[in-house]
Amino acid sequence: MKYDHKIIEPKWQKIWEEKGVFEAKDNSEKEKFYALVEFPYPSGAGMHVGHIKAYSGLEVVSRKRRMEGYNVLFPIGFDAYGLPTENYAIKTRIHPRQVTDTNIEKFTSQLKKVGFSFDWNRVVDTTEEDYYKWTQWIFLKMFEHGLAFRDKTLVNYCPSCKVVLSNEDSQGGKCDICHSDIVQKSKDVWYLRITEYADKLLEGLKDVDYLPTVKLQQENWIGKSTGAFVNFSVKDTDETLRIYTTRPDTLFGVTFMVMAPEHPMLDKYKDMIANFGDVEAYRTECAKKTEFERTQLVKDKTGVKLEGFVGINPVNGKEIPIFISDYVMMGYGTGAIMAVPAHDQRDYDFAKKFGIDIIEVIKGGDISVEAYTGDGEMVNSEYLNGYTDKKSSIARMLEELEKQGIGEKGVQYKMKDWAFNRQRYWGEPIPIVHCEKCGMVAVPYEELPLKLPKVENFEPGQDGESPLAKIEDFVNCTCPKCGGKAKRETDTMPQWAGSSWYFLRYIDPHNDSELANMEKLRYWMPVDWYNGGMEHVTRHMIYSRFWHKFLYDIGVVPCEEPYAKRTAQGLILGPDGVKMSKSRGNVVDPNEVVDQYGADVLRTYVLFMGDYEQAAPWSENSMKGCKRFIDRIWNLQDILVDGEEFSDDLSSAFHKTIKKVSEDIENMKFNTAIAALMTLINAIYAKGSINKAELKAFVLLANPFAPHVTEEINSAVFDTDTVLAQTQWPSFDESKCKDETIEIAVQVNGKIKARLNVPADAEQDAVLAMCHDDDKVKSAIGTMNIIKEFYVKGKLVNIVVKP
RNA sequence: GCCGGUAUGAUGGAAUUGGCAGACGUGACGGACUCAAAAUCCGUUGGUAGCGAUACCGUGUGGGUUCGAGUCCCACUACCGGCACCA
Repeated sequence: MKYDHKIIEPKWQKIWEEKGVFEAKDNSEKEKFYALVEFPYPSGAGMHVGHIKAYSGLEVVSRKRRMEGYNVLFPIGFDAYGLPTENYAIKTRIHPRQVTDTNIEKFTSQLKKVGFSFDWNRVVDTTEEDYYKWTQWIFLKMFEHGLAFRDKTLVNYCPSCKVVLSNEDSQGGKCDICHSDIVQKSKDVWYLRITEYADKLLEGLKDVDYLPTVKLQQENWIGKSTGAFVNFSVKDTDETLRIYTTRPDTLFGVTFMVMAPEHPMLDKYKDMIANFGDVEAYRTECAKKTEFERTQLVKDKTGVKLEGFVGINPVNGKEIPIFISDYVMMGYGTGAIMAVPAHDQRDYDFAKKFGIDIIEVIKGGDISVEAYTGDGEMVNSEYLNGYTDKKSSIARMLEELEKQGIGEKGVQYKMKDWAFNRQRYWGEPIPIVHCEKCGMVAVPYEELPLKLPKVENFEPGQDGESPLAKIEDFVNCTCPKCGGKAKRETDTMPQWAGSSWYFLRYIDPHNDSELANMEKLRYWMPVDWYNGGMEHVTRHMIYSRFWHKFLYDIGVVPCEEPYAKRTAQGLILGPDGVKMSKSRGNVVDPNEVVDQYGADVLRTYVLFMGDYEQAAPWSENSMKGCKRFIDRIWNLQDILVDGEEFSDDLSSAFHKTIKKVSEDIENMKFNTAIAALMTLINAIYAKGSINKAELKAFVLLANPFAPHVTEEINSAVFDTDTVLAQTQWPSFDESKCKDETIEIAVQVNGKIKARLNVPADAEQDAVLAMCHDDDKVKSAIGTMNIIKEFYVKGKLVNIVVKP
């Protein structure tokens, strides 16, 4: 009988659902295992084979864990707020709520067709009122603790989307969504003070099991640097101009200083600055430059020298000219720097252009050509002269700075506060009221959720105002504090908000009195294994770690770090070897694959196509190999014989395969696990028969990869009501994995001359004796003298000879 | 520019971490079954030379360490990803 996936796959999906096989139990004596995959954004295009690969990894692990006796939580949900849905709504006039519901329905049916073992009772949708109620609740807690604040600053503004974007969403000066050029605009925006958690976020990385590259990317993103703050005085004032530097050892080489054009001190002393008109002209020029232009002009330094505003080097009392230039930014350090052209290339370029002195304080380079940033002997530096390494001269200088009270050790982070608002409709309303008398007032907790009002027109206002600003019923309200007239905040939260805590809601998805019950959190948290894409390793992961650490600090969650382990899958490329995209037309639809080949084939193929963590191109031909594999599993029934134990000639192969598959799944080496199953099935067909004990072991091993076909064989052959998913994972006996005799290679001077069968535990002398007896080895050695002999047990012999 | 990653047959990829390179899959070639095709099954398949046993070459390039290197070290090249005037 031929295997018909169209009948058998839906049949088992239904049985699993009816039996509740994959439901996680909250009150269980069993050990828990929480496997988390990044929940999808339900786009109109439907799912992508990339989603299937992303979920299949932990799907296999979860199925194995259940068979190993764990209480497994493997949930799924939808990160449904966001621009694509909103833009689609604007275009089609269909309400985003309806668009979202339709898309979620589509995704759900697709996921179910693949037979994923998600717990469907715990689905969360970030756009549902009883979910975003708690997103707003967390925001208010942050507001209460001073971590959510408003500030007027230059923002990245996309004139096309009419939205303010975070730095993260506007990299390279391009809008993340529509890829048009970003301009700088002054605006009142919401921030979350993530910088206050910078050190905790960095420290926390020490205790978690993340892929090394994931840790590294997060470290780079946080960007901690250590150095010193130094106070330069300004001539003829009581003012100190504070700078940050990582190279306090070069203080004697300072020949000028640079302030960011927006530095507030400039306005304070505008009467002192003789050429303030030039300053203002330069500022205007800078504001016009987009970030893209700035990065293009890295080498071409511009600036204005301040006339009458002069610094004094605190270590030697020298007068130092001060410039403004846009290569110094207000957002990092103090917005002002000391410039040491001899030992910093940017300062060097600037000094060359403006004809400023260059004083060498570290020997070793040629400062007539370029800045020298390496180590060397200190010169022209008074008490530092003669020091030869950076570390000790920095230590010596810090000591001096602190003694004289002119500076101190300091730490800086590249990470900036998180711009936390969008002028868009389809997002969580920010639950704040602006009162003329009381200022910003939090919406009382009992009024949450602050519901997103129904509107007809989702388009943002012309000057980047939220569409909510046009709804008078929503905007006009009374102040919760004084009862007077007030206006609601009309911006909404960015898409990152909902995904920053969703893993907590899965634990207690229907709780309406708290975001999740503490007892349940204690049992389930932390997430044991989180898998997702490399693209979410910095933004999403850092944001959610930040929220979680905050929730820990206010006593809402029981552990400091949300994710104990993090891995990442590689992309599936199109058949042409390029990233799949709608515009290239190389997207593969999982539905079509399931219809034509079946879910088991799709699941097996996405894991077999290559190293799970590496990108690999889609190949329909290669998938045929997996189709054959599934059919060969089905056809094992045709060669079934009786037998309650592994037969002698397959026993070691079975034990070895159980070991290999068990270990490979843990290491995400799914491709070699499947290859081992293929090798085993080839051996079975070569033998011509399989007994019942062997078949049972085989279907169990293959079940996490190909659950439908294996369940069907199990119920047909063993006539049982127990589904494989509730059966014990097979175990292996280490001693039975070994063969009695093994073939070893015999090399002479590193070249293979013969192969010998020797007992697995043979000692060196016995093996060497066999080698010397072998005709091929003898003739290879000939009359030459044996210098040395190596024996690697179970592997090879190498005989080194010389004429 | 800085920080990561990757490079292996026609092809996707294996290789117990220094020990038989090319597992497993695809494709190709040959064969069986078939009136025929598809499907299925069996065999061959890194290159060059040779009827052959065999010999030589072979893991991006060039050096090195070692009895032995895809794996370690040094210097490059190409592609992919992240960050980018971060003081």
